[in-house]
Amino acid sequence: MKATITDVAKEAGVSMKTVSRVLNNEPNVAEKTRARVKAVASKLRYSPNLAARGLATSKSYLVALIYDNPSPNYISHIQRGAIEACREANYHLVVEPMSLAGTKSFDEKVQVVRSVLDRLPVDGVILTPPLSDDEAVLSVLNELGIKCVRVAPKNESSQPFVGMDDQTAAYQMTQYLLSMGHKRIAFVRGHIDHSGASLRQVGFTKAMAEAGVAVSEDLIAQGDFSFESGVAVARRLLEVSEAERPTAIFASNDDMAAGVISVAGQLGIHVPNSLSVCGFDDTPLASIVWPALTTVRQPIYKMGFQAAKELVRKSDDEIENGRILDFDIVKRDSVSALK
Amino acid sequence: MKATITDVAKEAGVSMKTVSRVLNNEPNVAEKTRARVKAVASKLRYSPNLAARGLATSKSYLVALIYDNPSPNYISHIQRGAIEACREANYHLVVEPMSLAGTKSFDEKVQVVRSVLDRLPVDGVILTPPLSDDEAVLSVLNELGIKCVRVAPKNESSQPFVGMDDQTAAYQMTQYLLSMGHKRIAFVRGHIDHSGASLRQVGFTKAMAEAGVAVSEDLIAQGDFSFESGVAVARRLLEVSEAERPTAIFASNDDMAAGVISVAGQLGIHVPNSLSVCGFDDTPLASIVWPALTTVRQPIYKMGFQAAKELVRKSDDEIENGRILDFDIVKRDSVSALK
DNA sequence: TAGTTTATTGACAGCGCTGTCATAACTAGA
DNA sequence: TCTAGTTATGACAGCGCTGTCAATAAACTA
Repeated sequence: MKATITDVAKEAGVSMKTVSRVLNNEPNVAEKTRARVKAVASKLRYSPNLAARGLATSKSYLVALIYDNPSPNYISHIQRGAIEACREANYHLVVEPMSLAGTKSFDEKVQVVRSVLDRLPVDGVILTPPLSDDEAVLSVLNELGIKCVRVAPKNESSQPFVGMDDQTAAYQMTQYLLSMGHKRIAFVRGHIDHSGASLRQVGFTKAMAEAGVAVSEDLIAQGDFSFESGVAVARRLLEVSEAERPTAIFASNDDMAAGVISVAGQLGIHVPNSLSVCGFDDTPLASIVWPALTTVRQPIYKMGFQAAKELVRKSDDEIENGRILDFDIVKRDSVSALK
Repeated sequence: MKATITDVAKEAGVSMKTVSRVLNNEPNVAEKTRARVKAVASKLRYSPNLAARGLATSKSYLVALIYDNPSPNYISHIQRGAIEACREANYHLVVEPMSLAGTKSFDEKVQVVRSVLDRLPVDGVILTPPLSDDEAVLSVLNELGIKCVRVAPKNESSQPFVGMDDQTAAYQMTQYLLSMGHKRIAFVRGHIDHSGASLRQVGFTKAMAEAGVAVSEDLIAQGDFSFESGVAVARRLLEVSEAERPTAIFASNDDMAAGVISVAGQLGIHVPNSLSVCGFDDTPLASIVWPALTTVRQPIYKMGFQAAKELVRKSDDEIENGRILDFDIVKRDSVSALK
């Protein structure tokens, strides 16, 4: 039915090995032969059998994306990026979420990773936060000798990763807020476990300090990245006299920012006229809320792409240990100059 | 390094074949032997090499999820469901989005499917809408002899599928609206290509007809499932005198419903006091907008699960050609009784 | 008890490919 | 022209597993 390498070899009048060489772009094949083999291969619509090749080379041409991240949007972008990179190298992506049914405990995570990787001999693994910093998982991977690239890890040492500069992004966003005349700026922290969450605060604090603006303790609020936590925090922040109220709120992700906007609406506080709000991530939500959210666009797709690219690279040269990608400050309608 | 079947065989004092039999739950192995082999296997942490097994059986233990659907939320649920089913059968899921870079033309789709499947001998394919109804893709799959289950197709004939009863869901939702005293109910249609979009309208129309409530032409609006189209449609529907205005709007998905709510807010029309709104899908958005959206919860996860289950099933018995899963009417805050 | 049937096991080939190494065909230098 | 040095090609084994089929052991018959 499907053409094998033998068919191609016969048809082209060469040995299987020569066909193999051509297919894998190996050197030491006469140009003439190479051309002929290629022609025959495409004529026969030949494509190699991955299983056979895998068995022979003990590679699988598979990359796994292992995640434990509840945000479909995030994962979906990482995924698309990773797949794009895989395709370029004729690899494929298999996805392996953990915690299909509720949060896995420490051991269960390791368990799942083990059982997946025991069975499926992938050539590389992409880890998204918060798994990127999971020492247990990392060490299993290491033990199994599987290459791994981490996405946006907190800890940037010791293993290849791709990420963005959360600190600088928050720094720049804060500067922007300051440039619009805001001084009473509240900051909503994200979930402590999440990579970047604290870096964002560092960036915020740094910009404020450099501008010589004191940050009062009660303008720093703790959220957990959920919409609900944004709502809760906003209640506390906004249900005070107008004089005490912040003129701007920098939420460290879009969901919380949306929560803030929602509360402002309910309290009759006009955004952006009486309150500027900005978020972080540029999720689809950011353009759907009203007013549209000023936020930081993370290079999520690109992170996925680079992570996979790193894994499917043939040569082992130019191993980059870490790669920081660019972000964008997306200015929309939720921030205005202080009057 | 990694244990092979030979290691297990030696250690257990049996032949490779017997080990193989045990591992695959084949009959005709003495219970004693079976137990011993199992013990040894787990002691050695043995797990079969998929490539080798695949080569021998010409199966890949891989299922592909091919999609062309822009909604991360939808895909992510399908995906999780599918993976869950795959795991139970020791299969894995590879994801293959089309149109990585913009919309693919007719031929390009076929092209991508071909090139992916030529290379990767998956055992089955899951197609999500709108691919579920793509005749070209379907016929390629057929030609390649690859099993395929379609998710929520428009055309329920001729191929296995999983789906839900969009018509009845819309019917019930409309009945609910009617039961709350609404009569001037507007309906916002979805994108014509989408499966279910027209069925939802049929359900709506049927319920209205049965209740003996006339549906005026200008209360049927055409959207395309996007938030923006919801906004546009809502403008037209709501910027009229209060007497003409609908008292309820049934948008055929949540994004459009959110658009409607957003416009209502801007026009100072209180939801749900002056206007009831309901959606369809129960996306995360539905619980984030204010007021939270009354909507239909699609069994997306389950559809993914069933689709994959169908594909990884061992026995070829009980082939179900189609499977309709249950939905839920989720009553939240955006609908209230007409005063 | 011998003769059958049936349950249990193993030997061996081969899935489609690539790595190794030997061979053949060149090329260039003396 | 001949030899050494390259380059191009092929023979063959084997990756780890399962299918086939033959061999053996066990469990029945009569």
